[in-house]
Amino acid sequence: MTQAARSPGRGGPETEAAGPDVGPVRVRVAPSPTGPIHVGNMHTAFFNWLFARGRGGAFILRFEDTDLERSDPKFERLIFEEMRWLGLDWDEGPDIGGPYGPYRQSERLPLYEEYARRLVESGHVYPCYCTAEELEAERAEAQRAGVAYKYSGRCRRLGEAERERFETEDRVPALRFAVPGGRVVVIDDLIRGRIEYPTEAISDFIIVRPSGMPLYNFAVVVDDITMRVSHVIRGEGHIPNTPVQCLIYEALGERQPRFGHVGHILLPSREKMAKRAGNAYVGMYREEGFLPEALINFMALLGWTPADGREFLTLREILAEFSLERVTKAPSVFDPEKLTWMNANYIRRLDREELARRCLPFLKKAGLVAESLGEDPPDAAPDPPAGMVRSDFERVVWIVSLEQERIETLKDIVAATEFFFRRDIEPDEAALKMLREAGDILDEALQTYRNHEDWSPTSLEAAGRALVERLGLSGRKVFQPIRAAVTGRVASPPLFDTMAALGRDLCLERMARAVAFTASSSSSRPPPSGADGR
RNA sequence: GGCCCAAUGGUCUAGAGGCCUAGGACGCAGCCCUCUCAAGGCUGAAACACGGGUUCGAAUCCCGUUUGGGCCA
Repeated sequence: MTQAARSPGRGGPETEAAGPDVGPVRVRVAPSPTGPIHVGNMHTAFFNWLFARGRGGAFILRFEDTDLERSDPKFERLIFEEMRWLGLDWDEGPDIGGPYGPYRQSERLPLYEEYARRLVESGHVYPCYCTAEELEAERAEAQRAGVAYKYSGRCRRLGEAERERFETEDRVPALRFAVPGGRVVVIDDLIRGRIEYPTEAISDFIIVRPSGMPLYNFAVVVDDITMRVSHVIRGEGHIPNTPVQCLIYEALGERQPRFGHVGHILLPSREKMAKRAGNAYVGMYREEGFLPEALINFMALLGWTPADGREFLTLREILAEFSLERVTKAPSVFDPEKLTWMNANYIRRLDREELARRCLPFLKKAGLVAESLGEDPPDAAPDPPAGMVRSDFERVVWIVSLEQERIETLKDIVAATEFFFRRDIEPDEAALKMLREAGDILDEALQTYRNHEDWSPTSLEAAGRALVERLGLSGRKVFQPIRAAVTGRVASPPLFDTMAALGRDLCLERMARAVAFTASSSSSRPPPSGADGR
């Protein structure tokens, strides 16, 4: 319980009294299941999770699904999936329930009614019969006068007679909160320190629509009260909502949680990560072959750094060192390039079998290996897809490990290793050019390896070096054409490792084809052009 | 338009008055290594938004401006 030992009151010696009597730590995250979850929302979910787990508190997942049009159970499932993928678990939620459920706003309507009634009874709220047109007129008036719009408060001063008249006219009122004048609402933000809002600047706001639908600021407060939320950690976009919410807590006579506002995560374009904006969906990164541990590590570093400045941290380490005190206030731009770099690092740290296991789904999806590979008898070599070479798990491990330091995402493995799996390859432009210019060398190489039996990398290299010696050429001059013949490209893992993994048959077959190709194309060889002379 | 939040290289950041001729990382450029591509190593370009204060001393504190962003309308 050393909590709040260090007050964030950067503005001055604000005694903020003993401050927080907020009970056991309970935090929540409340996404709307109206679309796939993006990195920005996941980031605040993550910080909440860290805060809860670091203090032995509870982490609650709740859905704000009052937008019936756009909410969809399939997005709920997606949110569960995405969070689990990253290793974030929750103690209470729509799927597992909990003592303060239900955990969907759409199922909590009676609660909002109850709390609204309390507010009506205590006189903190009044019925407002103004029509949209009337309000619009007020607004236009304010516009004309060049002053900030604030509700006139007309219905606040309604006499009994007038009220009755509206009722008999069948006007259905909204519920409006009577904001007290002449006060200053003080927020002692865990991250930003003291923030003040004079109530003069706050218009009487609606808490329940004529339709009976509670408005956001009211519903969250009711949810947070009834779920015993102790700390509200959310994006800075909610700062202006906070004073309004504070007034509701006050009116209800309920204890307020402590607030902490984290800076936004911005897209590289510096825009806010709005729903369905940009391409920063968590699911997208999963599909593109990013490792959850890399994404988590990267997200942790947006707006936070450990005291020692380390960049690579496991979830456990982040958890051990996380504190809101080290969270930055400024918004931060999500840089996919740095994420990619970090991902590549994590890939390199994987042991080769684990790497293979993680690559398998991508290889299967690309049709390079059998769907059943690695399952049932894990050492089986099932029939390969059409046009592919037979592989067992061991071979995949071997191949994948050759590309380990050359790929940045798991998905990259497909393009990187294709030539190992396909029976026939089509050399790319650069390889073709290489082949055309090295007919003689290829012929020599084919002779050499045709008589070679030991297909181990060292033995292959010995033979290759001997060939270089004999031809009196540089290694590069000899090895590049062989590479082009055998892989169909001019860049690959070390040649002899590649040849070994490919196997004798494939190598000889491809070299022979290359020799045939150079023989046939030597006559129709295009003149060396300056354009591609690079 | 009103209110609010923020401000260190292109990006993530360290920095809580002297340790700063501002440190690290991504990205970028060059060099080394090398059969190619990577990885790795080394080197380099690149920042305290501006103006006023406070102080013996300010990236650090205060005020204003500017610029981003948010909420409301």
